[in-house]
Amino acid sequence: MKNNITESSKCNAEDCPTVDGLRMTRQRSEVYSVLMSYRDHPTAGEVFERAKENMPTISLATVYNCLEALVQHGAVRQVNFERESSRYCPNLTEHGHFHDEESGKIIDVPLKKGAKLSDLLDLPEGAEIDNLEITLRGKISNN
Amino acid sequence: MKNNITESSKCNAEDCPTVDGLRMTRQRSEVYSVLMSYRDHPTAGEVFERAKENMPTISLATVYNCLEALVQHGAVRQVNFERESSRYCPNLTEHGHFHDEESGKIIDVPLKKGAKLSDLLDLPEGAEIDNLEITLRGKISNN
DNA sequence: CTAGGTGCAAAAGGTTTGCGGTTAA
DNA sequence: TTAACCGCAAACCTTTTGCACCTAG
Repeated sequence: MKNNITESSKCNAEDCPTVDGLRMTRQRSEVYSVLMSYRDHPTAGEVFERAKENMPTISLATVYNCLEALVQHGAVRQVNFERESSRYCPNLTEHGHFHDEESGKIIDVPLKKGAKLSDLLDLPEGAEIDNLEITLRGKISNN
Repeated sequence: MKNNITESSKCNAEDCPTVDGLRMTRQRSEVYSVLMSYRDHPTAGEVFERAKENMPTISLATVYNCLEALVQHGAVRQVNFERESSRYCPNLTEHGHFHDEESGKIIDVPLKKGAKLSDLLDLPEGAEIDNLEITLRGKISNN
């Protein structure tokens, strides 16, 4: 997965990046900007609510479409927790997610530098990994 | 997560285990038996289809309810792949899942003995993990 | 100019729920 | 005996789709 965002912005929306190969529209910029400014892990519905503040006419279907386009082009990530709604994450580095059962918060969990997945798992012979999702659920004991 | 299945069966269905604290019914036995005999990773709908062969009157809602009860009592696991339907897995050992994009098959990926999650991830301070889900998607290059 | 995106509303698909009748312990 | 479960159908919720209009490049 590669970050396709460049700074060669020609887009008229403020703070609007160009994503290679993705036609940028006002709605896509708004959705992307929502994700970048809050930097938590909102659901599509939450992105919709936030986007409406700046762009009252945007529709939920468009938010879904924009999110999908951004995910396909590697600008953001989609994160799935069990059966909950998908959440979207602007952190493009390799990481997992810890879901705190008490606060409900989702915390990015970085992969240790130099650590290899094959040290933890007995991967099948010849496996080529396109996508890795590590999700943890639990509590934080702050004693 | 602990395996609550005992062999002290009092249930009238053949090959019917007792799960501590879970009232065993014909439907729950059938659902459990479907999972144990195929040992792949069926969706609720697939479990329903298979269960109907032995028990034509069972309903899909009951299959969902039985699966939920079995999951809650630690008799089987629920596995979520991206936005697909949940799948159910009778393998109770700690493991991840590899989703082969070519065959569509789901392969259990054992955790290496002695390997620790904290060797791979920078876990948050004081994190107590109740649930870990590792899902991989990719291809198997058989050269 | 036009391929592709948008907004809307409706459909789809998986899962859950409410209710009257049934059953395991 | 009775709390809990079953079957059914309807509800629910997230996500996708079809279509007429619009817009970025």
